[in-house]
Amino acid sequence: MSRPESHDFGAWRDRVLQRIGREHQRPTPQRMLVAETLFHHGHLNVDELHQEVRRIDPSLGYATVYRTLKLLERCGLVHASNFGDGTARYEIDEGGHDHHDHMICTECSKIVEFEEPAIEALQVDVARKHGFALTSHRMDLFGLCPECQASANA
Amino acid sequence: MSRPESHDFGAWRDRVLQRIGREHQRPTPQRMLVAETLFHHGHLNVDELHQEVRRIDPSLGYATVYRTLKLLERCGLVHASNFGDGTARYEIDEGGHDHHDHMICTECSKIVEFEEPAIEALQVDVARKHGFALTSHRMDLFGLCPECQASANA
DNA sequence: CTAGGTGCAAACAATTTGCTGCTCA
DNA sequence: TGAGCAGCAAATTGTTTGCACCTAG
Repeated sequence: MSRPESHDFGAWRDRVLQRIGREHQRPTPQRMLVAETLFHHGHLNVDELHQEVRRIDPSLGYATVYRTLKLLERCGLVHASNFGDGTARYEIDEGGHDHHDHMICTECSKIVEFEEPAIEALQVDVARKHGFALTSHRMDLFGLCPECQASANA
Repeated sequence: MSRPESHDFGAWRDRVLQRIGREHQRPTPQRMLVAETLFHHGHLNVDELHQEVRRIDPSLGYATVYRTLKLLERCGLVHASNFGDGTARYEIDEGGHDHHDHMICTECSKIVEFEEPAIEALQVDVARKHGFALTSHRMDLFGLCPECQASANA
């Protein structure tokens, strides 16, 4: 369980059930398993998610993971990111404006989420300066995490 | 020619020749054509670059474009970016610290480059706050360019 | 000569899709 | 009973690589 306490599993489950129903689709055991597994382990790519899910349902296929993620994405329940390793990594969207950006350790691939309102404000300014109507953004910071800096100095 | 006057084609050519030589590789006509074409049209993906290059040398193969880009990348002459369309897009690295970020129109795919030192400074702050030693970053802003906003309102 | 290059086609890896049988409302 | 699903395998797409021939010091 790599997810902070602040996230509410029950609420997430309810949202998934509700949104999937709204699309006239069914919350099958496979789909719920994929959604719940992603809730508990953020930033997984399809392969990792598939492996994780198989620990509970070994017959669950690769295509089902892909199709479920696309469905969840359509429902606004998850979104994909790219951190430069050539695979799409998914994380859940909870209600409200929970946007955050990422800091990635180039050594151990650890991913830290953060928010910085001051930067967001400046982004809007820059966009306006160029006449753009901003709808979204992506910001990734790459560097060495504290642990990897320590072992680099050893 | 979609590149501002401030960029010096001759200097670029010289840098390419020099760096390729330094790697004990040869500045073949194909390689120079790829490099020069990329200079004149930034943000091309391999397919677009290949098509562009073929207008001058129709026999130039796909693999050569890929291999040349990898060579140029190794030489620090170009770098790849990903703007979410599933293909790698390349742009040239000129000397000095010419880092910039991108603003992408989600309607017409226009790409505008910009620099914002205030944001860069804040990024360093945020990183430090989390104990990260920052080495690089990527920031893309998505929205509607002025032209597409106008046609949306029409 | 011979190291390095080129183009083609085959190989790869991530992702998508066609199909056939299944299941639950 | 039939619309939506699952799993498998085949198909696509972006990218890389093996190979046979070629070319410039």
